[in-house]
Amino acid sequence: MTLLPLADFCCPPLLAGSLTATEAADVAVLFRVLGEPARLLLLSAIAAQPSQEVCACELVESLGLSQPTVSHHLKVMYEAGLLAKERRGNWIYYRIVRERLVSLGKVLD
Amino acid sequence: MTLLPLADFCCPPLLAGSLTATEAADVAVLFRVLGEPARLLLLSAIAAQPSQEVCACELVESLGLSQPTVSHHLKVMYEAGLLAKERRGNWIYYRIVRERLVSLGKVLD
DNA sequence: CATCAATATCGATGTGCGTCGATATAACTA
DNA sequence: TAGTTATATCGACGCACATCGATATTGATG
Repeated sequence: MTLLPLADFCCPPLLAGSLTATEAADVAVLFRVLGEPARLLLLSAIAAQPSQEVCACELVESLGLSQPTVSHHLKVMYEAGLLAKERRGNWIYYRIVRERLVSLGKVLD
Repeated sequence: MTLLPLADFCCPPLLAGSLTATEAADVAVLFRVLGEPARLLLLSAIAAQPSQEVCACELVESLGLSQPTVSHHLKVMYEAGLLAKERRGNWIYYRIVRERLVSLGKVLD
């Protein structure tokens, strides 16, 4: 469970034409995480909340996916550094790590 | 071989929290295309050229991949609207469709 | 037309992973 | 401790796809 450290994630823009094989592998991991409709919908559902965080149980209900599948996707995004989670009682609340998304977006500029 | 029309590709930012299932599917296709180290390196190699375009044969030599594999990746990116190609004699030159990359990047802002 | 070089397609193989039901773990409550 | 709910993990299945060698196609040139 090695997280990509946020501070270290900083690759040159793709259009700069100086990507190394290692950087390409790191960036590709993140793009592949986003290359799944279910995960994009989960991110959007979290962002749609005024509190900017959502209990996992609500996410299970909103999408048409089973609880294990939602849990799996949340874990993938958490380990990719795209989500943060916090336990409060029985519930676990997820929120988006915006800086992570934004820094990935800069690769495309 | 249905290209996503460039003019129609315009999804709300992920953080706006209003993504539909259809939009999620469309965006996910593009992210998945970018979720491959070989393809990112191909894009970077093209961007690295002063002329901003590269003959496919050069790309075969630069990466450690077979000619069919490189041809496959170029086709995937072409059909995703990320690359444009032009035949000149025996050679086919590929260039990056920058607007496509940039508009995808805006989804992450 | 025949030949050569560049590119694309085909068929096969192996792997990654999305999905689920079943089950385990964790936390609260009585 | 027992019971209930929320979440995570496990094992299995099926499909998508990256990769390659072999082959077809395309265009230029004698």
